[in-house]
Amino acid sequence: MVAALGSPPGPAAEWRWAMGDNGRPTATISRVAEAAGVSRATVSRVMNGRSTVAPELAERVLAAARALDYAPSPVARSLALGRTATISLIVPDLANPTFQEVLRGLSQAAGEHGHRLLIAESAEHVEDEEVLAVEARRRCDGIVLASPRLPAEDLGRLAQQLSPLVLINRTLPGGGVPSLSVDHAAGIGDLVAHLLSLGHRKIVYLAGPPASISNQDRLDVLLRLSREGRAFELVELACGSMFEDGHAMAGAVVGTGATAVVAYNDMVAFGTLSGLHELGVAVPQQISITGFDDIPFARFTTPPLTTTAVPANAIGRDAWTRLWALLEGSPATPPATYRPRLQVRGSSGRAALS
Amino acid sequence: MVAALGSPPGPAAEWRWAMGDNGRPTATISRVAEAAGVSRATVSRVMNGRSTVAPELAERVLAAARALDYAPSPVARSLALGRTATISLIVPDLANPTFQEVLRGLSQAAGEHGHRLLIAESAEHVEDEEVLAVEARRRCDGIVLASPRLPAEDLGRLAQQLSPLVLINRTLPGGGVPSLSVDHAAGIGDLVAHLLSLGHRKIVYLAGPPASISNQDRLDVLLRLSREGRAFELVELACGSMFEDGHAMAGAVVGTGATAVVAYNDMVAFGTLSGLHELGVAVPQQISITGFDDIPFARFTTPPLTTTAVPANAIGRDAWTRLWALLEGSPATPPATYRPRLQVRGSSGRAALS
DNA sequence: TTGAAAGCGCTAACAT
DNA sequence: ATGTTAGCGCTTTCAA
Repeated sequence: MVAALGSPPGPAAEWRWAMGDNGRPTATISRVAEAAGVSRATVSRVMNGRSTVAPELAERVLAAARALDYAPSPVARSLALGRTATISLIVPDLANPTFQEVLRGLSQAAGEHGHRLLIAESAEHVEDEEVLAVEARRRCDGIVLASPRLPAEDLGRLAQQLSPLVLINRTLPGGGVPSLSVDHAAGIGDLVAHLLSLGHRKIVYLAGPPASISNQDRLDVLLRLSREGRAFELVELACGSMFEDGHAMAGAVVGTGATAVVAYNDMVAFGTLSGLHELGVAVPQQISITGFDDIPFARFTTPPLTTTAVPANAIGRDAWTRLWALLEGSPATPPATYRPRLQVRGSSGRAALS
Repeated sequence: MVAALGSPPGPAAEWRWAMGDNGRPTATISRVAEAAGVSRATVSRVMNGRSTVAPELAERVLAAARALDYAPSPVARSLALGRTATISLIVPDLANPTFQEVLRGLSQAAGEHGHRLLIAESAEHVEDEEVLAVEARRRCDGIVLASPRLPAEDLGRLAQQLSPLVLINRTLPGGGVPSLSVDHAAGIGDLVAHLLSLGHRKIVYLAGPPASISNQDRLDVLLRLSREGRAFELVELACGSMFEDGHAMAGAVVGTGATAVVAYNDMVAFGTLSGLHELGVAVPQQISITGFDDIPFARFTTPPLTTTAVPANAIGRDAWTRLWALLEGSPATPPATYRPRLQVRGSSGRAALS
């Protein structure tokens, strides 16, 4: 074989996207109509189970469709119908276990109702986030958005372009946009009550990112509780949201002389746990530790982590439910709040005599 | 205001999907053309930077587009062009940390090239998996498929309908389909070599799901190594792939008198670690443990887990690269194999005198 | 360089 | 009950 004798560039490339199983162009509604000797409208009706087509005709259409291996084009339907049977999830960080779980819940729920899920990670580009979201919106019927950092005013403006929209961990004044939030205050309250019941009177709070709203929420409650109840002394330590942050603070925690620590989240708690272990400090005998979120691994540390469970999967499913309602034309549901559930495990115990 | 005086049901509902920011119908190419006093073709050219439109005209078009807040409809473009700028990822289980990482890598890489990602979890429905995949394929330009359980023959048939297609952890004879696999054998080999160098001579293998190909791979190497080298005694224990499975086997592991365990994956290793801890068996002083995958948490256990790292993120990115090549009309790349990288951490140490 | 017109594949009035 | 027709919004020959 000489190179020059190779098959010349034919029209094959033109058909690339339109090829079916056997190398034939994929069947269209017109071919089926032709094969069945009916109009395209009738084929459409049959394929959608619309109105009552004469049984005999319907059978003929179905037979033709089967023979041609026909299936309606979702893209063409989307254009004609003005809807795509697709929704988008936009999250800042796919590495976050909580968002992963929201994703799963949303994906499953949407899938059960025949809807596909488009996903976008807005990563660290707060700047591009709006563009990303608007772009995503045009390819689908609605959006579920988790955008912890977008300023409230920008969010308000965005909301209209993105509608139908469901917000996660954000609310918008006016109540026009359904939103699903976690009651951080209640979660922290439960954690503190638990620690107090164990006799702890000096508690360290390992703070998350200062800019984070949820960190603010947590800190506010802690301050209020320590002041109002006068039941314990609060020590705030700037920390972060990652394992390494918590790990690095272990020494400082010990230095405070506190008997318990409330970590910003589970990851930080894990880090602290690990750091204390390396320092030879026994948990919970010498110091108790609590986290927040109850990510899957919280049950698997040694000792298992006392934390408060954010029902991320349920939030994902609920986001679908509300978005779906919007798609169906129902009025926006009022903002909902999820109360975390306290999970008492091995990392918390009676306060040591300090 | 009396209810009866409320605004009557108007055509508003009809416009739901076509509403823009201000409640006006979203701009179309026709409106822009009209506003700019040109044809739709010209608007199209300008929007796509096609051929050379007279600068003055182009400016007029752009101005009109801006004024009307116009952006081309992705759906309409998809229909006209026969491509969607979207790809799909199909995975059996979104809860699996490795797939989550593949997802991230793929999402990022595709995003950098202006493509969106549709995601589908085939969950436990091996049955529906084919339908799901074919359905997904019609909404996008190509597929990345991880389908550990689908029988080879079914996969072969599916491959043509799904093309362009990139396979993860599966290969197809004939080389027509790019595939990305993990070299389980090499990974296990490294782990065993490491354990042997530490003096271990009796090793337990905590087996994964019997049906899993990757479990077979691992077992095969272990058997071969123990026979050929005669360097160690192998004990196979049926286990599973989850934390709980490993946890339940801790006692049995101790019962074998082995000094080291090679777990099917990191999760099983975590479970075993936890179980041994509860039994008061010191790791690695009394027993060494190794995992497989190096999921993010492997670094965070106590002791940190010795394991072998599967570059899931890189695999995700590479899947994009190969799928993209296919979309561009390049020939299929040959199957690639990723060699895991050994990560020696605290869970493995010198063999105890047994 | 620009415009007219014919699709892309499907749906939904409107007739019959 | 079925067919005809006119879009959905955009791209792309083909002429001019």
